[in-house]
Parts: sequence; structure tokens; C-alpha cells
Amino acid sequence: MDPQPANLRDRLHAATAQALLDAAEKAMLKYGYDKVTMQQIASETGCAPGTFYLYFKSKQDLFEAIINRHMTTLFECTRAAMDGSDNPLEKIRLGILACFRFGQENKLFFQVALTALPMRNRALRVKLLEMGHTEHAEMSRYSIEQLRKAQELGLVRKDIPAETLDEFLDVVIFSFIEQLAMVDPVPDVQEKLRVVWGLITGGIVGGA
Amino acid sequence: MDPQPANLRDRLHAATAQALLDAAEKAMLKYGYDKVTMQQIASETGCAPGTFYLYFKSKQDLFEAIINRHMTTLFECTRAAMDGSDNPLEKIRLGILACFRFGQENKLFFQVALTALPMRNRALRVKLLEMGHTEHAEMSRYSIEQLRKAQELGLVRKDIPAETLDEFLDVVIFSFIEQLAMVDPVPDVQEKLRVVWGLITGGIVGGA
Amino acid sequence: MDPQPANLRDRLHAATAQALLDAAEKAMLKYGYDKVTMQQIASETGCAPGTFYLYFKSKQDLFEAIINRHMTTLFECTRAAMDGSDNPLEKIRLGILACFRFGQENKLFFQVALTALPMRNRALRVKLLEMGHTEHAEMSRYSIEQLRKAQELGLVRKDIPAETLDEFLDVVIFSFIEQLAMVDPVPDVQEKLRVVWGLITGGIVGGA
Amino acid sequence: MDPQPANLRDRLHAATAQALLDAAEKAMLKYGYDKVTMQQIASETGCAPGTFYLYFKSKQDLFEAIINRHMTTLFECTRAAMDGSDNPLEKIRLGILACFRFGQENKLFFQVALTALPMRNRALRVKLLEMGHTEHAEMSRYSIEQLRKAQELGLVRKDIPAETLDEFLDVVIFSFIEQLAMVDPVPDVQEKLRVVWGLITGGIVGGA
DNA sequence: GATGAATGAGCGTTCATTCAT
DNA sequence: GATGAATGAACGCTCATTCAT
Repeated sequence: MDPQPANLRDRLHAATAQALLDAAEKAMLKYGYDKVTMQQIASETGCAPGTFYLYFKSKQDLFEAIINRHMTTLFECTRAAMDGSDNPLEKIRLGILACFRFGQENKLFFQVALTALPMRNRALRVKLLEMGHTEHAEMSRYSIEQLRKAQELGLVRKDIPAETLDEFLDVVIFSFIEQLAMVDPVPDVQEKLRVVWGLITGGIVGGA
Repeated sequence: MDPQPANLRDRLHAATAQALLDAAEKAMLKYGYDKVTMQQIASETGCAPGTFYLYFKSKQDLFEAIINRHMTTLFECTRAAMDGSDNPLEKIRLGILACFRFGQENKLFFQVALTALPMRNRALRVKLLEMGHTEHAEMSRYSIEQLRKAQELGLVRKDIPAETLDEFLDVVIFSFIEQLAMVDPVPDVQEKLRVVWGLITGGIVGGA
Repeated sequence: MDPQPANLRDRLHAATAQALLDAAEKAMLKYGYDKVTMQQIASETGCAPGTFYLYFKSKQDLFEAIINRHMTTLFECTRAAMDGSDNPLEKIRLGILACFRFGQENKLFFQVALTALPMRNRALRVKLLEMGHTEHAEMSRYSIEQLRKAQELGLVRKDIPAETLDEFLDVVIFSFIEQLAMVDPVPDVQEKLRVVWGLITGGIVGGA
Repeated sequence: MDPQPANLRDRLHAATAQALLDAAEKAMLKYGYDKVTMQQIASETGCAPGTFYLYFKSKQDLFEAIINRHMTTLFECTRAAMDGSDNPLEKIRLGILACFRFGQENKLFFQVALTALPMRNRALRVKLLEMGHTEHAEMSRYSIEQLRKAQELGLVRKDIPAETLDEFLDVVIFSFIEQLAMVDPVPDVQEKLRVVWGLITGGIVGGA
């Protein structure tokens, strides 16, 4: 993300912040955002409560830093995956696969995020924008663009606007990520995608 | 639910509890679960904070009673709506329509519930079970039964188990209820259902 | 001060507030404003920390209530005393005597106030005005008026403006009150006044 | 005070301490004693917070060192000024003039000192003694001696003990210094002294 | 049953001070 | 000697809950 930090001091600062973030994330996961106290986080992290305030200006700020970190990564992964094909519908499929993989690899994170944020779709978008995230909006724009192209190519139905289709995708994907995050043991992601993609493309009536 | 309360005392107790619930709900809606204090709820209700503790054992309990009441109503409405047809697929469609209507008519409730509860699908189910709700499970059972019948009649694809289809429905429906709750002004429910039902049945590829 | 409180509840509330004020004052006296903590005040008062926040909105507010109470009383006593004569110079003398008496009878209060407030004269006036006190300003106005009358009657020197004379009085009186507050055992107030009045009227050169 | 520091090391130490004191003073003046934090002082000084603890054992100690420095200077100036005449009353007048000048030239310092210390007269004396200051006591002794001489020469009234007269002077002078410190723009010191000296010598009744 | 004043544990946050480097 | 990241005790304040009336 920041490949050349200005100098040694800044690099150390950033590294410590990351370490604290890792530890805080774990603690928040254990108890949930509202329930966990700064003293608990500190004591589980093995440092003093004051220490966090050298790196994050409040409990809320600490939490947002955790969210930010993952969201940025998620959007980067997804975007990279979508570049794996030129076919717009296949781009969408690859993006979803990336999201599922990410969800599976970051189960704990989602477990917290899902309980701490008003994480329903609409609310989440608003929240992310408030937190200065533009990635999600960009992501949506790109996704809608692909859907439109797919419509032009006759790969996707044209009687529903691309924006509505995107919303539908958002909803379904997000819910399945949640499922991956909450279910233990981890299900087979490829298999899961096969089913979800089947439902997304064919609905519950039309089938293979 | 309890058509014959044991005696006058119990009947009075239940009536008062309902009145308190009405008032508390309004107050919680106004400020949100975490933000509102018991003194605020009491003062808006026009009674003393202590009074609530004669009817509910904690703030959390009070909140859950509010959720319960609506959930029960929601399940009753949905079930009643599904009886409007003998065709299993049409039963599902009518059920969804009922859910949408309910969501639209109880926007405020959902706005609170969605921010106060870990309301994602899986989490919600767990929560509802913890809270002693069996309705949702029963609902699912009934819904799965209809889906299976629809599969047998060739109305619904057979390559995906009815349980998975139900989960898919759950996810999509819940998300659209959220959308109805969060969006202002209230969208046209019939039109919304047409789109969602189109996506549910036909997916994003096959069209009408 | 408030001879007919609206009703029983308000009367009880006011009485409790006064009792808490008494206790808090004692505790603040013991440790000083900055040093004393709300828990200390509470524990010395024999109540819980939260209780104070039912009557005063912050530590600062509690402190100001203590100051206000005494300042109001002080100004009332002084004013009443000044009515004891028609001669403007004698009015001034009687006012000073009242201040001294008050200072002597409220030693503890002054000991706190003098350490907690930026109690130097100028700063004090500003502070009192910020706190919504107009009494001191009114007092000054009345005092200056008397000095002007005394000047007209040839009782007081005319080469210095009445405002400057008043400032001089303020300074000297306040310092002597401090002396009375800080010295133990309590000196003879009448004797003290005799000396101070001698200095005020005659300076260090002219004598009786 | 310490004209021959034992050795180079001590001399360096003392020099550094002075430099830190200069910087800390500026920072304290900027924010006030209670408000300013050690990190602020350090960052404005351009050194690390820890550094101060090599020279001063606490924040309080640092503050007292600042006070001490000024007090010592004040007493030296005053004493020097008093040597400007052989007439004991004129000595007093010259001393007061020196105090006023000093107050005027060190407005910022007094502004801090007056809000940070329990600066009323008595309290200040006690404080200064606690801090190891003997200068003020010496000053008083010298001042009282002059007053006594003036009494013997018939220059000053004899019905009031020299100690009481000195206290009176202290009070009046201190208050006028405060006035000089708090008022902006700086008043004419000579004119101020004329008025104060008039009041000190002649009181409010006898005049020029 | 209803009250509401009182409770007090526990919160997020600050900042003078320390000590390993 | 100088550093500054880390400390952690202590702060003012909140609010779900209780219980004497």
C-alpha cells in the first residue's frame, strides 16, 4: 500500500500500528465492538491502554482502521481477479469468487464487522462513504459497467437495469460471504460459487 | 398466542406490558437501541424507570420483547398469505409479497432492529433461536416443504437442494426488506416484487 | 432566597442540593478544587459519585454553585450593612466591616475559593461575570456612587477619580479578607477594621 | 547566586537547565500551567519529554524553578532600587517603582504565576517559603526596618506597627502589579505609581 | 403496583513519568 | 546525556439497575 515509507521512524510507527491493529482485531473479534473495553484490548494485546492512543485517536478510530484495512484489501483483490478475463460476465464471476475467497480467509474479521457495523447493505455503503471509502462506489461503478456490456452482448437480461442487477448481486454476494464467515468448518468455496452462480444466472426455476 | 390468560391479574399484567412495549418501541425507534437510555424511554413513556423492571428483566429483555412481537406478527402474516394459493411456487411468491408489505409498513421497526441486532441472516437466526423463537425455524420448514413440492412438480430446478434454495430466498428477501426500510420514499412494493421475483425465478441471464 | 418553592418535590430537590453543596464544600476545602476527585467528594459526603450528577452537571458546575451561594450572601450582607447609615463614607466603612465579618465567618470557603479560582481581583471580576454574577458589578456601582457623594461633601479627596478609589478599596479589602481567612486563630475583626480603616482613610503618613 | 560552579560539568548542567527553563517558561505562558502538558513543553522546546526529568524532578518542580528565577530577579531589582536613596520613605517608594517596572516588563510571567499559584498574599508567602525562598522574608525584614526608621524620623505614622504597615504595602503593591499584568495596553507606570503612592501615603481622605 | 432518587461499577481517555536504547 | 515510546494510575462522568417509600 505504502511501499516506500518516508523514513525509518515512520516505518517503525506504521509497523507498530499494524501490530496493534492485529491484536486489537483479535480482541474485538472475541467480544464484539460494543462489549470489548479498551483495557481488555490492551491487556490481551499485552500493552497498556494508553499505548493505543499513540496510534489511534479513539476506540472508534481504532475500529475503523481495522475495517479500512480489510476493505481496501478486499477491493484490490476483487479488482485484480476481474482482470482475469475479457468477457464481462466472466469478470463478474471471477470477482465473486475473489470475494468468497477473501471472506473465507478473513472469517474472523467479518464476524466482528458484521456485528459491529450496521452492516446491512445500504447502511454499510453509507458507513463506508462516511469513513472516506470510495472503493466500494468505484467497485460498483465498474461492476455496473460490466453488466451493461454483458447486456449489450446479450449475455444478461435487458429488462432490468444494470444498477438493479448490481444491487441484487451485492445482496447475494454479501450474504454468502456472511455464510462463509459464520459457518464452521469452512465450506468448499468452489462448490459454493457453483451453486450461487447457478442461482444468480439461472434463478430458482431455470436450471442447468 | 395466549388467548385465555389465567386470570384477571395476569390479563392486566399482560396489557400493561403491551402498553409499555408500545411506548418503549417508539422511544427506541427515535434514538436507536444503544443510544437511548432507560430514563429517556421512561420519560417518553410517562412512567418511572423502575416500572419497566416490573415487566422486563433488563433493557436487553425489553428490546427482545419488541423484536419478538414483530417477528411473531411477521410470521403470522406470511403464513396467512401463503394460504392464498395451492400452487407451491405461488405460495412462495405470496409469502415474499407479505414480507415486503410488512417491511414497508414497519420501516421504523426494521431501522432499529437492523442496527441493534447482529442482523445478518445467519446471526439473526441464531439470535432468534436464543431468544426462544421457533417461528422462523417453522417458517423455514414450511418454505422448504413448498420448494420440494415445486421441484416435484417441475416448477423449480432440481439440481440444487431445497434447503439451499430456501437460504437463497431468505438472503434475497431480507436484503430487499432492508432496502424498503432504509429507502425513503417508500418504493412501489408490487413493482419491487416483480423485479425481485424475476431475478429469483429467472436469474440475471434468463429473462421474462 | 427562594421563600416559596413551587412544590414539595422542588423543595426536597433544593434541600438535597444544599446538603450536597455543604458536604462538597467541606471536601473541596480539605483538598482544594483541582486535587479533590469526585469519588473523594462522594465518599466524604457518604453518597455515590453519580448522585452529584443528579444535582450538578459537572465538577465545575458544582464548584460554581458553591461560589455562587457565598457570593450572593456576601453581597446581600454588605448591601444591608451599608444601609445602616446615610453618610456615604460611613456606608463604605460599614460595608467593609460586613465583608470582614463575612470573611471571618466563612474562613473555610475563602480558603478554597482563593486556591481554586484565579482569585486576583481583575481575574475574579471577569470570572464572576462569566458565571453570570452581576452582584459584584452592582456593588461596585453603588460603592463608586457613595465615594462620589463623599467627594462632593468634601469627605474624600477629589484628586483621584472615584473609580480608582473604589479599585483601591477592593484591593485592600480583599487582601484583608484573605488574611482573616488564612490566619488562625481568628483575629479581632473590630480591631482589624480600625487599623485598615485608618490606613485607607489616612494612608501610612497621616495618622489619627 | 552561584558565581563559581564547581566544575565544567556542573556549569554545563546549569546552562542547559537555564535554556530548558527559558523554553518551558515560554510554553507555560502560552497555555497556562494546568493546561500545558509536558509533551507540549518538550515539543515547543525542541527536545524530548524525558530530557526535562534530567534537570527537574517533576512538572511542579519545573514550574517552581521558573517562579524562583523571577522572584530572585524581582527581589534583586527591588533591593538595588532601594539603594538609590538614603531617606527610608523614599527607599520604599523606589522599591515600589521597581516592583511596578518589573511587573510591567514581565507581564506574561505574572499572568501565568497569578493563575497557577495560590497567589494571594499570605498563601504566596507560605508557598515561597515552602519552595525554599528566603528572599521575600529578607525583603520584608528590610522593608520593615525602613518603615521603622521612617516612623522614628516622623515620616510615617506611629500608631500602627511597622509590620502591619508592611503588610498593607505588600497587599497594595501586589494588587497593582496584578493590574499592570492583566491590563492591556500597559498603563503609564510613573502615573500609576503617583496615584498609588498618593493613596498609600495619604489614604482616601487626606489628599494632595 | 408504581415510583424515582440513589447507586456504583465501569467506561473511554489523559498525561506525568520512566527506562531501554 | 538524550531520547520518546510506552506506561498505567487516575480522572470525570454515565446509566442500567435497585429498593425504600
